[in-house]
Amino acid sequence: MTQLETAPLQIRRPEITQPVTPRQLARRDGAIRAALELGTEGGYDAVRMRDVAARADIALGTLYRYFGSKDHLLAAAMASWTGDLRGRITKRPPTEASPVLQVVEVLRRASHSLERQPRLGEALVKALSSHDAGVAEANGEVSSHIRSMLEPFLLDLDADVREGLIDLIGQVWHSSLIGWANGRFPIHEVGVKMERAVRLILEPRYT
Amino acid sequence: MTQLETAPLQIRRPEITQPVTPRQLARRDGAIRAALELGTEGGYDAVRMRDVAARADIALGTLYRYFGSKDHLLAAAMASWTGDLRGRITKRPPTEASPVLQVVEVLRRASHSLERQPRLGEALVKALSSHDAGVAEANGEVSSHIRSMLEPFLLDLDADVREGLIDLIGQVWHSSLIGWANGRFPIHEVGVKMERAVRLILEPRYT
DNA sequence: CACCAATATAGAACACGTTCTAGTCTTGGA
DNA sequence: TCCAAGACTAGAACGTGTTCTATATTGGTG
Repeated sequence: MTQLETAPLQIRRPEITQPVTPRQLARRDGAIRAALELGTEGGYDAVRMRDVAARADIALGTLYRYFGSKDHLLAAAMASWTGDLRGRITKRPPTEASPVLQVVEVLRRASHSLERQPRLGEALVKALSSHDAGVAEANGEVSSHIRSMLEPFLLDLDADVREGLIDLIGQVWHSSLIGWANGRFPIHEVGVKMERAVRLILEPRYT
Repeated sequence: MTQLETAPLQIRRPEITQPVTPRQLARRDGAIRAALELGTEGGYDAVRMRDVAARADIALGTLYRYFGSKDHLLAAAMASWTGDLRGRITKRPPTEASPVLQVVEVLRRASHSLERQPRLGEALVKALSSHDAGVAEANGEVSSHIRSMLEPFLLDLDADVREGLIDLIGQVWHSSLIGWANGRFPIHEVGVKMERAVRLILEPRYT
């Protein structure tokens, strides 16, 4: 049995529509806003798709037209969150002296931000570890935000090494967040773990 | 409103029963075996609790008596898997010369093992990142297995540093597996990523 | 304007994890 | 040997993510 003649060569993504008109943008944004509100109030479980749709005043089907899954919706929210964070870091950069401490400060501020809205943080992080095309895309965005937050402080390292180290730090951060979101340890420990990890990773390079 | 007088001081875990009699052990093992079979065949989604119960010839309620959730069941299977792996590593230790390469070899063999049963690996890894008391317990087991696989090769490092480094490597491994399980990159890249990470982490300590 | 294709809506329907119910079977101790 | 406590069973029931259906609305094009 060979390929059907009519099968298109491109990957099928039949569903997700890209918002174009102002009303479409408003619908999409409304959905994200509703998800953020519900997540802030009650975490992952409280973000019920039916409720998101109701609060955003759109139909459930419409919600699924813009976001292929609940996790896609939350991941989109997460990407927007890291975008904001990056903006804040750029606008008011770390004040510490050494690269190691600057990186630590960035990560501390990130953790601190999550700490202020723990229910939301839990919801967003949970969504990030999910098998879903939309989530993968958002994950890429998040990685790129992390990269651009840390890169400026490690410019004196060889480019390849820097790339690898930042990747590494991103992975450790990801794993720590998952540990926290799944109740393995308190948010406070994320900061501690990250500082310890960054020191282990970076200090040998700066002696 | 204060604590109820009748509230016991201990944490309540009303459900999970510990298997004692041989028949109970057989039921529990049968459930794990069924989960492994279904997972091997069709991955996470194919492990349906109804099907596990049917294949293990127990009632759905009984399944839930031993495992609080689907993820708990799969995490228990994962712990047993890392236990086996540890046994194999102990029995036939790495042949490489330097600590760095020995650690890399251990991780390569782990990835390789997952690679031979990708559907199962996906199921197990997915379960590990789940918010569930039973899963947390299994996670601890997995961490301890990793620790005891790597520790012997890093004995000449300061104990605290060694502890931190192993923790770090475990986190990176976890994050890489999640990336793979969620389709972010192919299994082959897990090995590559881990080798790169281990070199970045350990080589500065061995120069 | 008139029309068509895409999009939106309300709501039913479905799948699967999880919980509940009512009755039966095991087990360990008096 | 018998009984009470608790484990087991079959199956119904429930909640929520996701999909489907039938109808209405929208927005660009002749």
